[in-house]
Amino acid sequence: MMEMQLDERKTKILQAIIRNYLETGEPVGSRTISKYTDLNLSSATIRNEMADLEEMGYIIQPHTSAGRIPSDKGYRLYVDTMMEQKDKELQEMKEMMLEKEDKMDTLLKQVAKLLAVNTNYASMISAPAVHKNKLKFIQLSRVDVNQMLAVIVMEGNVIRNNILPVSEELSDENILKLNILLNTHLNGLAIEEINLAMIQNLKQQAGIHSEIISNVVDAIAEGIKADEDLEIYTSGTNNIFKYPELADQQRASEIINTFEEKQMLTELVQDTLSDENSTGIQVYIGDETPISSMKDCSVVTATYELGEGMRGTVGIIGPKRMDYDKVVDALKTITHQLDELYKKKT
Amino acid sequence: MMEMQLDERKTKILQAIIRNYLETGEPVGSRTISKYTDLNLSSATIRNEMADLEEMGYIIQPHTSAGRIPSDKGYRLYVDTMMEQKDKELQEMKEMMLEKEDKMDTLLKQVAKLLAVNTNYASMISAPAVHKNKLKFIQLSRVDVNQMLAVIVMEGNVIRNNILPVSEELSDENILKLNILLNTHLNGLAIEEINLAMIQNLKQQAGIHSEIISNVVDAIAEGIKADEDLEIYTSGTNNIFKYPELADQQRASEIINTFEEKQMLTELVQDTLSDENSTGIQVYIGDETPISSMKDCSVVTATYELGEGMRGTVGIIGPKRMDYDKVVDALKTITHQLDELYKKKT
DNA sequence: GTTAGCACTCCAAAGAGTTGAGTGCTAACA
DNA sequence: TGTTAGCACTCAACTCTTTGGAGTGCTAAC
Repeated sequence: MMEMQLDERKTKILQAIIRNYLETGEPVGSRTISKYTDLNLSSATIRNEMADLEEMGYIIQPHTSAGRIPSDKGYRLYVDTMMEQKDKELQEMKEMMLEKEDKMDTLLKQVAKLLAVNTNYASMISAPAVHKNKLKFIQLSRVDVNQMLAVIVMEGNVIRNNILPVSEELSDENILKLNILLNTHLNGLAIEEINLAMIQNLKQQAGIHSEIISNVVDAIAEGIKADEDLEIYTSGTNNIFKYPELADQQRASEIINTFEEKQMLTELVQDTLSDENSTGIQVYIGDETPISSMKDCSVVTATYELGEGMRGTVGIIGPKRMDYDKVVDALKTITHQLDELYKKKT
Repeated sequence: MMEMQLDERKTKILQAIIRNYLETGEPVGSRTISKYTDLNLSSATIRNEMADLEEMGYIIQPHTSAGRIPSDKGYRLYVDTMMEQKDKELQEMKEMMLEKEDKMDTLLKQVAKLLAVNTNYASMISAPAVHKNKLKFIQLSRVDVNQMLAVIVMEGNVIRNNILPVSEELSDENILKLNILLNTHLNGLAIEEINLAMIQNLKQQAGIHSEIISNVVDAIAEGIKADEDLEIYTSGTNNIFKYPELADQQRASEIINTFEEKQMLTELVQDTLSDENSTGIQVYIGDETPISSMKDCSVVTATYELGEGMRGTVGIIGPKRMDYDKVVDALKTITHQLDELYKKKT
């Protein structure tokens, strides 16, 4: 059998098939392509080419007498080689984002929603992981006879509050001392830099109040952990109903569950963050995604950065026939904006 | 026409119909009831009674030759009069709840999930409204050259953080003074009690630093508002797919959207809180619910209390044929537990 | 008051026929 | 040699009809 090449004409036809399928969601027939493109080829010729493309694995025939739909491999080629930048109406995102810059969680919710509304797909965004983030400020105060409040502020103004029970009596003066002790020793340190020796040292200096120190350190550790766990915001879940190939009960239920549980989305976040891609944009098509419930979807993720060490993931989930151009564009805009936002803030 | 009475036999039959429909989800025929109950009546007799029940409006025939399903009025009767307490496996809730009592939001998420898992319906819970809640403690601290952190603690240890920009230089001493000023004047006050005169007074005393006072007051107000807005947690959304009568695309999409947006759920919360019912449990059947997207569902809500003035709403959303006994039971257990939790905490 | 029997209704599932979009193949053409 | 027209074939989707069964209302008998 002769070795087949993906020449320019084949490429054009494949491109046309994918474009058309993205629009309609229906399998694409040869006649359609014959008219749709400016190649001036008859449907018969197209059929021959399509047969080749199918043999090469770029397109699939759902059943004998249906048109063709792109295979994962076809999408992949499209994504890798054919995407072009377009100027979109995504400018509006900029404006909206600048409005809401106060609270981190509100901001992230906003972003998720923005993406969902603009793209008509489902979206998710993870809060920036504070792993490598540095402690900026710690404050203990008494709020009640037997309760202390520990406020922990990190670089980027990520704030954690913890109520600690106290057994001993603590004078105002002692609280002040503890505050000074904690701040002088811990400020400026990354979470990972706080080791056991350091904690022991602190406890020793705190003397009788060493129990408090333990509690504070625990609070720091726990505050971080809670963050890692589940801080993922989603939006536009119900957009999946707009795409019949995802809207059947079985699939929809699984996807929605994944979105609600959020737990599984962390895998996606991990995967994205671990990959040191040049653009920071990842495209998972079908089975490529680390989340099994999304094997009929495509997932596009991007990494955003909020100052050093504060990286999060933002992603869009839709049908395989998603408008990759638009999605990538949207993600680029968003990550860029988040970046800007941080710069402006400091 | 003779006036009809809902005698004991009719009641039993109606009950049997509802019970059966709850189990199967299919319209119930006379023959089924004839065997299902211990009344020893033939299907013909049941038919006669069913005709009566239909005339009275308790049951409905979806079409001529189908069995009967309960009408909203029928459900209503069932809910109002026939519910019995059962000892369920809901004890496990107690244990789980006691595990997680640290952070409010984690707790609420837990509760929502617990309810969803136990009942197989969708659940929601609103964070306790802090309306009438009292300020317990305010703390200003400098975290950066031009940024202050305001921590606001309320009764029940609800905590709000706000980063405030500052233009002026502030010495540590002055910060201390401001803290004392704020705490002496505002602590113990309910949010509503803070009026303009008071604010003016504070500003005057703060002298040159009155701008900070404004910011803090704004922060208090805003912290509350953010709370009112959207602090609703949901779980088990995808349980609705378990009930065919809700699982079609149109309906499911609407319901899921409502759950995701959460905005509309606040209406439900409002409605529940406003009603001063003896038990605190409300049942909305079909159209009775204030949320239009749930007109094919039943919604059961309960009010829980976390100390004085801290009231929230917890609810379960499912098909009309929901197991009301179980749901009411679950809600009672939960609200009771939340109550206990608060007592233990203080 | 209760029940058996019967004619009637209507949905749902299964089957039969039709349509139309699409294909592969072959033969003719430039 | 690449392109095209033509034709027979396939198959999902739709419509129409049939059939079976579950359920009803009514009547007459117990």
